[in-house]
Amino acid sequence: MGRSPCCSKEGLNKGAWTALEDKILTEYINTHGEGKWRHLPKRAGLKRCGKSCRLRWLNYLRPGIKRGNITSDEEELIIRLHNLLGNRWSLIAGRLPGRTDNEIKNYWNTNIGRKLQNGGARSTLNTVQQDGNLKNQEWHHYPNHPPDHKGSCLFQTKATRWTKVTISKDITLQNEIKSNVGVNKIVSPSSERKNDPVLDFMADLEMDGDFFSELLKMDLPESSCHQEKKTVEDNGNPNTVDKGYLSPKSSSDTTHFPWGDSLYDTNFDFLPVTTFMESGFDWF
DNA sequence: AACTCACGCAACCGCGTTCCG
DNA sequence: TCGGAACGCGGTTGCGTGAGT
Repeated sequence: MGRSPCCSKEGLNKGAWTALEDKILTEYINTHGEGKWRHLPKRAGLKRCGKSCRLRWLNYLRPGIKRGNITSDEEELIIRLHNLLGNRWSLIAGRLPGRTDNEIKNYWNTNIGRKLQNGGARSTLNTVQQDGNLKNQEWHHYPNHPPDHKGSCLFQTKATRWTKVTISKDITLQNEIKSNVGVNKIVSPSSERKNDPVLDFMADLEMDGDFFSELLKMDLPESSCHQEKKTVEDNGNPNTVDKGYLSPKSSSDTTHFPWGDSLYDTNFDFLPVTTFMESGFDWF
């Protein structure tokens, strides 16, 4: 059975919003709150699709929206988050207060993406790395990087969600992952966090359960997947973990990750994220 | 002044996911 | 457990505008 359209398209306004429509929408949401987008246009007296109303509110009318140019700091953050998350614009936007996913997506497509294609981002990233320790990683996960670069890999532009994560047997053994290991352990503020710089680092990044869960669902370089993923059809096998909860910290001294060790260098000291931002350290 | 082209951004569209009865 | 409704996300489109000729 096909899905019915979200709203009748007959007699609905399309295109740019007028000031009057903005006013009506803003006043309605201020009075009744967000949600129920499907019914909002009719109740508010707007000749708009509910989705259109939602988009207009989230991307333009919502309080706290930061208009204007993306700063260089924000651009660097976007690059790093994109390196980590791929085209997960809503997640990236969530780390940039006042910025919307649409804005960041547009900015990426018109500015950063083009820079990267033309090699223009090199200067930005080099600037960042002047004081950093993680050399030779600037083009990791980016397309069109120098062909002789170590760590070359394809970059998947089409974002797909992972609802199931298959962990390699080797990794499972090394990390002693049990099926019931969850993120609560990771973000626990208790004594387990003490003296664990990894957990402090993640906490500073606000890597809560949702973030880490999203991280596990993120796009991984295809090469890494092929390299590490072992298909296990056996449902009872602990190598298959629904929703992908696993500890980032090995009980041993060496930690390996499906996406490669380069993204997670255990040899450098973890510092608060503010320190990274201030020093320009390349923390991915 | 008129035209063309490129660019940036707001909005649209389709589809996957989540919610709920 | 299932199916439909609602929501949310990411890719794409199209319009307005400014620069170049």
